[in-house]
Amino acid sequence: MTTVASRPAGVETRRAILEAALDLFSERSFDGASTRGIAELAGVTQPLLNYHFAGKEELWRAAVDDLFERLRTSMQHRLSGLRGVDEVTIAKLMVRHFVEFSAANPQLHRIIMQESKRAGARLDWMVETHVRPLYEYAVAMFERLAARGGLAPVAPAHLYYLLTGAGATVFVMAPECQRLTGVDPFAPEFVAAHADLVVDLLIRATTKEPA
Amino acid sequence: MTTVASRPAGVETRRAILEAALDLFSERSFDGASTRGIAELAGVTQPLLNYHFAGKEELWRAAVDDLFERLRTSMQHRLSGLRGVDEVTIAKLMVRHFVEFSAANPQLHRIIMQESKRAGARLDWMVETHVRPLYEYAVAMFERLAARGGLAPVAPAHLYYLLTGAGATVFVMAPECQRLTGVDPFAPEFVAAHADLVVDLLIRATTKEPA
DNA sequence: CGCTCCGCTGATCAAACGATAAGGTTGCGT
DNA sequence: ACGCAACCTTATCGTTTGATCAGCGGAGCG
Repeated sequence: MTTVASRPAGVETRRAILEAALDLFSERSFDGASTRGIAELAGVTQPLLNYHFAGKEELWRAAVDDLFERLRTSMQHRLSGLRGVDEVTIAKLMVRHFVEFSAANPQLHRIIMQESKRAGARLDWMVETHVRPLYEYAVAMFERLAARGGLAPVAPAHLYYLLTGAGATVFVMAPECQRLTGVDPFAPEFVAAHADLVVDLLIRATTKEPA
Repeated sequence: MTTVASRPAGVETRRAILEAALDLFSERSFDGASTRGIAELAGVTQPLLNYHFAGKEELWRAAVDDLFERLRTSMQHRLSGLRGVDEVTIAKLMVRHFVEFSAANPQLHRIIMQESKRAGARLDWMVETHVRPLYEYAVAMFERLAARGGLAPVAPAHLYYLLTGAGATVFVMAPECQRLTGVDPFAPEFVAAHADLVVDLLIRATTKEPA
């Protein structure tokens, strides 16, 4: 009666649908991605989406949940390996890991940027459910860094959007970068170099400027 | 015979349509913005869009043309007032002006980011017509800065997306910033402070790092 | 064996989409 | 004053959208 172990079938098609939804939602936006397109990409029929999820909006939420969950566990797993390391090094490595995650999962910031352009129910839900915890973690990190070498009189909002903007934009706009510069931003060396730059940026921005 | 001066009527409704198209395209993306919505926002009927423009795609192009033209003239006008100023100061002031423009016209980077997520005809057109000149101007600026104090071994693609990402993301995501931090990124003090940060970022990124 | 859910499909709906066709009004040129 | 464009509207086209419904097959339990 209590469905302890659900039938093994269906759970993997559900994942396929989520995967397809993530890809299409992220690169075509909520309105631009059709449920038929998602179904086709997932290799199922369109009404099946309404069987597994209550509707397009809830499918979107499930996909976003999944994506942020990946980020959360990835960050947490990285952090768990850094017990005892000093705070500045932790901050550097976490920012670096964040940039690498943004390169490996460009859908994250594609969806965030898409929804953040417009006030509405989806943005409200996303901010309160997923973005705010991330933001507060970042703010705490900024404060620890500032308390270190001299106080940086920079509001956290500046640093947060400076950091995420600088770190994620190349990967969000990867097709343009490819076409414009001929460089593939997903190449491992590019990701590493970019992460270095962003880490430097953060450290310098939270350090007393040279006169 | 040669339509020297077109009838004064119609030209201002055309502008109203372009204005509405810019707002809706930028915050809802190409697919998410309906021609009916644009028409309603412009205060006209929907078939009028097809009278003034050949179709939705061409309306989008006209709106994007208009937006980039604003950027171009704004940057050029700023530059024209800086004859004789040294290169580093020019670079600083131009970057600052770019950030201020991005705050005053968030539609620009909203549309750029939207289209840059996905390869396609619209992205190709936009890159070749509008983005590449901007990119090449930025690259030339990077090279002048690097030739100045020590060589910065950073590929231009890194700097370009670092700069645009850091400078424009807050304004692109203004609704989220407002909701998340309570700060209005369009407030003049915020824009000024953000521009300062981005300018510092650029100068430091193109200067030899301290060991 | 037979019953019953779970997973899934084909058919179809109303609404919204971009686009076109046809007609009306205005005002300048002659 | 007449005509002819320019400008704009109403009506409507075919397509695509998200969503619903009825039903099929197969696995598991009785």
